[in-house]
Amino acid sequence: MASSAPELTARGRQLVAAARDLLEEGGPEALTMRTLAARVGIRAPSIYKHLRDKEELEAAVVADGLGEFADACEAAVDGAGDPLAAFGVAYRGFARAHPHLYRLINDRPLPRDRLPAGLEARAAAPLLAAVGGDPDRARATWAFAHGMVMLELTDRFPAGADLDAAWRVGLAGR
Amino acid sequence: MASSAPELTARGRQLVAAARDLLEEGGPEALTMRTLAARVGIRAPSIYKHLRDKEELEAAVVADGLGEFADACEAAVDGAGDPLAAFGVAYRGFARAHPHLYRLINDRPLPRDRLPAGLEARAAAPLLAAVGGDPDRARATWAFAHGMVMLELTDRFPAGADLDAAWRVGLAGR
DNA sequence: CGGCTTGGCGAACACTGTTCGCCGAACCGG
DNA sequence: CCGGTTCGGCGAACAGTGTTCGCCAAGCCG
Repeated sequence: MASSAPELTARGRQLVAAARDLLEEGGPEALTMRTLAARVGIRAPSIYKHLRDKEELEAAVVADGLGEFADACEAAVDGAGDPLAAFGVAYRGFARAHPHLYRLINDRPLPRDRLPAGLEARAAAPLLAAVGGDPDRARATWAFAHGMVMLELTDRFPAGADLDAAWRVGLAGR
Repeated sequence: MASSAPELTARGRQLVAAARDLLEEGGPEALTMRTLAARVGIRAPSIYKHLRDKEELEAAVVADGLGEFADACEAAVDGAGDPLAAFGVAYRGFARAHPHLYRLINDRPLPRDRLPAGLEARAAAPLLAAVGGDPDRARATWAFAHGMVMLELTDRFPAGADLDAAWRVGLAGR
């Protein structure tokens, strides 16, 4: 439960930033140790002087992304007339703006050992506040939002489906 | 939109069945062309005499799995006192019994071109019926169920979280 | 100045999906 | 019964993956 991110060299941070760019531009297949190395002007083996392995690289990207995600949710909920609706808009907006990053963060087990302490809780807080502090409601609402986003990103809804309506229905009275 | 599954040889069907076993036993990393071949007593290149490529193999597994999933949902909803609750139990039950299969089916774009015609609609029907025919309600409820299942499978809820309670809250009044 | 650390590098390894050419057996028409 | 075709195996090979190894040049520091 320690949760510690290893502090990185400047090159290390550069690699993490480039990895995120690669991921967002071309999806997970585009994030290759060789192409990442090329992006910063070195060769693949040199990456391992700065990061233990690809898992650690991805964990660093997750940590950055989750922090931004939490920021976006906090900003949306904060002082909003309808916090829950605002949360939904922010949640969906982040996922559509950063689909590959969203999946890296939310579609696999969290690398909790490699995340800054408290980050996960910070990311969960805005929704918990928006539903009035009830964990069951927060979980149900999170599941709905996550499900909507994942199904939209994987193109599972029919072509003309009115997803705004589904969001409205799903968030109604929560 | 044609949707046609290529009819397979006996060996082909054997390969698809073995692929499903491999997937369910060891997850996607375990489903390798070489290990699959070994499972049926041949070598990897021979697979390509029966299946075009790994994508087609996976599509065949998806088709089989989605059919079973649809069966399970139909059976649960059919004649149930509370169809929606029954749907939830069946949905979660299938996902927990076949986590890797569930993800192969529902956590990526459907290979619609390689699926039997009507299968996707058949899989969607039970939930649509359970919510009384409203597509928006059906989509919202599907998103909730999918989100709950994915977050549970990826271990995103806190250790002691009462997921039954979250399911109850999420399904209440839908 | 000498030695240690830092951060590059090429070569290599085990693994992945996939393609190629070969080849034996089975089948089937003349 | 013989000859040709098809079927379904096979080994070798290729490009790409993450990763490890040993080497080595530059910089820093006592």
